[in-house]
Amino acid sequence: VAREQMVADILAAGRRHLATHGAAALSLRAVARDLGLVSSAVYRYVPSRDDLLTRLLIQGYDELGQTVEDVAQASRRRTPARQWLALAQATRTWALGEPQMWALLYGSPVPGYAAPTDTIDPATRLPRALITLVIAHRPTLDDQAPSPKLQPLLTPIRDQIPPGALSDELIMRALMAWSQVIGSVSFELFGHRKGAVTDYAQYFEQEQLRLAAYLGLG
Amino acid sequence: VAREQMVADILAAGRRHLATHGAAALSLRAVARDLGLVSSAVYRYVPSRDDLLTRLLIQGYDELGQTVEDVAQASRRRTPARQWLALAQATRTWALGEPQMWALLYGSPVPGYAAPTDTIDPATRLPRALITLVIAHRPTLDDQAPSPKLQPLLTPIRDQIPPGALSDELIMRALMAWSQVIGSVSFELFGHRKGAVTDYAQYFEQEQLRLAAYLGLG
DNA sequence: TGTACATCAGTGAACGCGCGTTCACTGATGTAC
DNA sequence: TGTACATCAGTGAACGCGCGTTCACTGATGTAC
Repeated sequence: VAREQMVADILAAGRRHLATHGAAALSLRAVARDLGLVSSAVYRYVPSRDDLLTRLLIQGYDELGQTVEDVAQASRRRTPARQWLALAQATRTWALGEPQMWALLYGSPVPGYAAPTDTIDPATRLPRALITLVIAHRPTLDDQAPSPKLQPLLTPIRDQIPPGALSDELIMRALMAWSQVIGSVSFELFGHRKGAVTDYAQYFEQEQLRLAAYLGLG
Repeated sequence: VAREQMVADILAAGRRHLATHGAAALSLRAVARDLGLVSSAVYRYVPSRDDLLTRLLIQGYDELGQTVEDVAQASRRRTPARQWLALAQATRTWALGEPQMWALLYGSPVPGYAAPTDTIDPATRLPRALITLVIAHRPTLDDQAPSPKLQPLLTPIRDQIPPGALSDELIMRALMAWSQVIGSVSFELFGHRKGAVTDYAQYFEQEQLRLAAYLGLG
């Protein structure tokens, strides 16, 4: 109905505002202004500013997740290393296109806002896609001495993948790779790679190829 | 003189406010209130809010840099891998003690604020300490085919270290390790490691030991 | 088909709060003769 | 030693702006008989 359209319009306006002015500047009043409404009218459709933020957060995680899943599907005939690179590059490209949304998802927490549990599920789509790729190729590492310290450490994540699908060493490396992808994109986006390399995209490619090798996706 | 003491007090109050309420909530009025001053009085000592932010930013980078440099000095008799671990852990520990400052340094940029060039120099102390460690041990990697793509890519950073001190492959890996350290700390601090591992400190240790090995500091 | 009523989108004013920055000023301190 | 003056820390009011949220309301639309 028209009601749903209106909610969608509010989300879109919020999204626009987020993209141009950042999460901290996202306000219900601004959204209302964008839509030509009086500020109180928005409360017919959205219970609070925090709720709007949550919806946008979920939207962001879902979009990024969907993007990466699509790329995983599209690149499935390539070599494992190229597949990894494709996923990583899809992440980076999405982030460059939506820097403020990226900052909302992976940057500093918004002060006074705690993300509710509804956001957890969409947030797992990206790491799930990454680990699925690793599982699909079941790389065999020269696991010299499997560190006994890993065993208890990785219990939570091990419970989320098929039993025996990956060695502890590989799970560990996959976790490292996951946070490396996110960390590297943030590092570039937040301006910390300035003056270090000549070409961000090429650096990222080199980095991710090495990461793929480290994961045994050679 | 008393003037300098006052400036120091203002910085300290700003620091306190940053630590408890975050960078976005840092305001000159709040600082003035903390010091029992009227808001306009602060302008005797600090030209603007952005200037205060810049000073805090520099203070943060310097503190973190100093901490890591001190640890580098103190751990210089250990094995290379243990030295790396010490630096990484010092970074993480500092971040856990100053989460809001960390967020200011390495999280999302503050909206409407662009860090001036004065912050660049203090910001390089941490990466400088890391790369100094790598140089000190001049690891030899089994550099199979030195990628010709790296050569032009790494020019800016290569110009900042002694000529010939490190192979391109090692410079590349050092860059990766640098952003991995920052990224991993942020990842944990911003809540993305929830539900993945049982013990953050142990995970970090395992991760950094692998990173040291990857740098040939094994 | 026509009337009575309920629903509900949107209004406008208000509450109480925050911010950065400017400006004319008071009044104490310290310096120069 | 005592007076005249300059310096400058701190005041208080103001400008103009933003925000989230509540509440009594208008008025159009749609439904039920």
